[in-house]
Amino acid sequence: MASNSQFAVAVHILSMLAQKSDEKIKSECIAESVNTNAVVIRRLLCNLQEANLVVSQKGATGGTQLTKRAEDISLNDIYEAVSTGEVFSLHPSKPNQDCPVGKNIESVLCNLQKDIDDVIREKLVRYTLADVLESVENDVVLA
Amino acid sequence: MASNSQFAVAVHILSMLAQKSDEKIKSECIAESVNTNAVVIRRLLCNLQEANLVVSQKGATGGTQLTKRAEDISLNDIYEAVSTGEVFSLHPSKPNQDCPVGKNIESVLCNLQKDIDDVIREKLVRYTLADVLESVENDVVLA
DNA sequence: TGATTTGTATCAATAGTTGTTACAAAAGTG
DNA sequence: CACTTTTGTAACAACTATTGATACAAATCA
Repeated sequence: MASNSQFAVAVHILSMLAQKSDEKIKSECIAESVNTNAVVIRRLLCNLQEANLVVSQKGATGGTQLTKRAEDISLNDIYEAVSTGEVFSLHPSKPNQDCPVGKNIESVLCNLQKDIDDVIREKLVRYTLADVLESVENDVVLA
Repeated sequence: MASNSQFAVAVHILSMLAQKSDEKIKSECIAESVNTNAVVIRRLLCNLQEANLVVSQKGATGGTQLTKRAEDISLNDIYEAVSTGEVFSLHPSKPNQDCPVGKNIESVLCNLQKDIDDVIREKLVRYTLADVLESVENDVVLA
């Protein structure tokens, strides 16, 4: 299914912050690692800040840091901070309510959306940012 | 996350075929229920045909039918027939390989994509088209 | 005061989705 | 053999979302 890369980039950003958790990192520096424009990074950092995962500071010595330990940030926290919709969409037009299938299919599909979202979250809750960083540093599979 | 409605529409289509499994249904009739153009339906029917879930017949008495019983079609079969990507994407540009995080984050995220796809499939395998039709006919939650 | 960095608005480029028209190919009917 | 109907498919327009880029105000520190 079509999707955006915001979750992936957010994990990348936070992994960098976790790696140097005692420093403030600049958006420009993260942008170089992700290979994109610094504004793209700052936009995501705003979302992560709203979710209370990071704090940013303006000014000459500014930058961004985690608000908590990497062990205490789950991938579900990150998913919630940046996710913008469900895995699949319903059709833009309302189905024909005079058709027995059209009349009820929406609610059935809507519940299925929630079911799927739940299993994704259950999976993501099991991993922390610390797990990701460990996998990245040792170049091994997340487990 | 951004996504398309093809899976949802495919489930709608197949529910209609399952409901009248002894008849050939025309794309125009399905389009009226979904509330869209018949070509949109036919495009999806082509995918479903490639996946061997339905057969279509041209001509004056043409239309489309299921190839198997609704009990023998899982939602994962439908998902496979129409899905076009992962739940989240990686960033379009390759990360900076000189950065310790950038160098390995892709493979970690790629494995995570597969993990998530797996849990979705595990969920979808548990439901059949017959389950969906039953939920639709009784207007109850899929269980 | 000046330099630096975040936060945010705005716009362009691109890509994907959906809807629409058009028409060839297939299949049945008189 | 025409004629009608329906699928299959191409082509294109409209719309939306994503990403990248420029610009600049606000904040912060030296």
